[in-house]
Amino acid sequence: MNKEERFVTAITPKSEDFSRWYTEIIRRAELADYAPMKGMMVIRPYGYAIWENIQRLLDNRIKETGHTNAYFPLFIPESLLQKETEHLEGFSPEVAWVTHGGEEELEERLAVRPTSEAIIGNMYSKWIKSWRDLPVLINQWANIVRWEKVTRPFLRTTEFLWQEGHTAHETSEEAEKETLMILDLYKEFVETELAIPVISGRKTARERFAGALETYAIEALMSDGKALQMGTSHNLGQHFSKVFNIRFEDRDQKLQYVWQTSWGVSTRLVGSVIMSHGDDSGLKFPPRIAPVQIVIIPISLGNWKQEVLPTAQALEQGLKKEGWRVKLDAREEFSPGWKFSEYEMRGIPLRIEIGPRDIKNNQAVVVRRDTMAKESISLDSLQAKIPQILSDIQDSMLAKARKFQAENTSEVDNYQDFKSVLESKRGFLKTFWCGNQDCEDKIKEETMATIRVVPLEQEEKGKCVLCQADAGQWVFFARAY
RNA sequence: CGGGGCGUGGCGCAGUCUGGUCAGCGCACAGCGUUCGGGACGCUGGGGUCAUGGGUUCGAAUCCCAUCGCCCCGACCA
Repeated sequence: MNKEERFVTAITPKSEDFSRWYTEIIRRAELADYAPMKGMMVIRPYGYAIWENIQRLLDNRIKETGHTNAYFPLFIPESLLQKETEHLEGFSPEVAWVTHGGEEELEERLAVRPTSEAIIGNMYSKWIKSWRDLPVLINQWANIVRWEKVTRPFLRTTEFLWQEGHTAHETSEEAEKETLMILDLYKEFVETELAIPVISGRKTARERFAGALETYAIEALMSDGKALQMGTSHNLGQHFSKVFNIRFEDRDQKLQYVWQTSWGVSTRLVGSVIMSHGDDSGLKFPPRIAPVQIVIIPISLGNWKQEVLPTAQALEQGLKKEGWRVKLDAREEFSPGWKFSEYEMRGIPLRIEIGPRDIKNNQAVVVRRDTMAKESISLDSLQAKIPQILSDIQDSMLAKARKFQAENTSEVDNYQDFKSVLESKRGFLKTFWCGNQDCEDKIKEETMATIRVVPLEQEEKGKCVLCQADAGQWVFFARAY
């Protein structure tokens, strides 16, 4: 963006210092603020509104596919967590423990949930007795605590919000089908609502969820060329049902262990929206999740309170009636120019300016945040045109992000090219991998790149990018957050 | 947990090397007035025990020791 075009000067340009831009914009736009405890943040109203929109839109999808919401306890007794050793080992470095109730030391320590498989498994063993009880399809919206060493607002905080689905099924096939159905649901959700294209596939053994049979994930490319895991869906097999003794009598009157899945997305998604779409001027929200979709700014010139304001207010009411999230900013203490910059920084998709000149011409000036394009539209047809404009913004944001992903996905067939791409533009590296963890480990050690996913569609085989062994499968590597 | 950087009104910083009108600037905030089609301006005003705790000194934001916290880059993770 040219200097002349850049009206927002309150933040470090994204193109200059990505990390700094990210943390500055979060605070300037009042999405979140640092709490007085290490690694913890306060999600402020403007940031929480995005999470609420994500919740609402995803919750609808979760319910449409037959799931219901419930709520399980925040604390998990140590003995429960210990039942699945692989699971415990996966999480133990980051579990926060409650050791005292008031002044008294507890008989048994309580973990603040780092995830809820254990407590839910415990309950499912009580609830599930017969094949007629299955499937159990429960989701919960909850907070989670993981004592991470390095934190960043939204991307990795000590406490975060998420949804976690936990299902139990009669057969292995049914559990696998659920796992993949959710993976697709996540992909569709993120692309449709957040306008962020993702790649999806299976995780390798080293990246797998502790205690899972298979982990599937969706991954997106952020505009600094690093990958971000956006959501995971785990096929837990019978690991947890055997440990927590979740058995049912099947249709042939035999006792069987249930087949389980779990899956989740978190407030990290808010971070992904900031990073994927933002630019030097600040945030850029896709209309479908924007806390405010349209801001109306009356131009305070001359006798504007009589001549301009009533029209602006009527427009606000009309748009609200249509269900749009609209804000009219008629404050006198800020100039129109200040407001333009402010709402650009805050990422509001559409701005409508109305001044005396517009009233004279029976029009309004409409400015898109995504392209900054200005257009004068007749007041008579404005309201009717809004749905098309906003849907166009949503579409073109996704298209732009897709183009970026395509331009930053490199197909390589040898380790030299692999390394040189990582040194220059990063992004996704599509290549073949032999399936041997030694190769995966060595590549990570030398390049910091990990296998983000193994795509589910595998039409051809090729030589491993590192050891050149035959019959490798397609994988996507990237440096990740 | 390693390597680096930094803690001075709400935010961004200067001052620290060389101890002594250094408690200062910009933005933000409050009041009044003029402004307002791309972050307006003038005047007036409020706000900081210089991260914390020790020490050195006649005297410490400044020097020494310790502690805490934050940021960035790595190792680990949603």
